[in-house]
Amino acid sequence: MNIGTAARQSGVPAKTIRYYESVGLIQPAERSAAGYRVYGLQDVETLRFVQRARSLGFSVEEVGSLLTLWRDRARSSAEVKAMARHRVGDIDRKITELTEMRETLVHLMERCHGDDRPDCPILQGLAGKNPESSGESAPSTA
Amino acid sequence: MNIGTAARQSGVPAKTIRYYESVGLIQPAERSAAGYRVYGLQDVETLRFVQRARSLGFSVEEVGSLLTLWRDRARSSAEVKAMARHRVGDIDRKITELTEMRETLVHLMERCHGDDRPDCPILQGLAGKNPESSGESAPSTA
DNA sequence: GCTTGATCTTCCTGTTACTGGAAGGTTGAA
DNA sequence: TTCAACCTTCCAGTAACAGGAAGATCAAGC
Repeated sequence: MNIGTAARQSGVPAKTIRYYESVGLIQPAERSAAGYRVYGLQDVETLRFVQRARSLGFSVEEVGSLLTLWRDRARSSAEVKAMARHRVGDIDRKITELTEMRETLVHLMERCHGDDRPDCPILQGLAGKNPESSGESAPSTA
Repeated sequence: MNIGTAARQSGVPAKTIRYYESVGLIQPAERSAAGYRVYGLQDVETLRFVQRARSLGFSVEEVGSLLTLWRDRARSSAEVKAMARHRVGDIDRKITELTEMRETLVHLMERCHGDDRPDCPILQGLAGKNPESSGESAPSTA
């Protein structure tokens, strides 16, 4: 099958497939007489694997390692589990960070009446002032 | 003060300050006779504002809007609140996505004994197989 | 007056993981 | 034959900087 079909069947855009090939994540595809890339069912499976791993947030480089492990019938599952654990750690850190951002924003928003009055505790908060105090002392426009 | 001092006082790296200037987020700084950028306390305040807004996940472009609103003494707080609300929506979507990733990974990890046996439900899951079934059917190394 | 080290300047490249588009060849069907 | 729908390569752009090279400047010490 051609790249378009492989793309549809794997869920990975053709452009992305070429990109993955160019950076060495997947093996270069066979070529037809006219130079078209030709894919088999096996390749589609690999692309799906890549797609799922990427959707779980593994970097392209990590997916490369996972692919190697996948193809290595003698590997230990410990390595894979360690990578997954690492990934979960990353995710947890990101969630924590986002949750903190969210809380700060919500806290500022609660104090902002959000009408056409110019007084705005959100901007005051960003300016580093205590939002309870008066005046936002914006810098001169210069 | 020079850029290094402004960087220390605002928490924004000198390199980043120059970058912000180059993309028009902040006004070009005054220059000394020798061509050095010169900053005042006001500039440091602005940089701190930018820094806080960035740390809450606002894009550089959004920070530009916030700066404009900050300097506009006649603006309505509704606009600012709308931006904050938008930001919270983004954050919520990201947290949801990350939480789903996390759950999938943890689910796969629970089934993986993580020792030196090659059997690995995580890889099976990425391959799209039901991890309960046997065999991971990795593609041929070709 | 000279050297030295810290700072500053601009400019260019690299990062991550693609996406869009241009220019041109191939294929299959009406 | 002709046309659309493919495919090819190559180049540029995205976000938000970070690293580093080459060279000017500044302040201090001798």
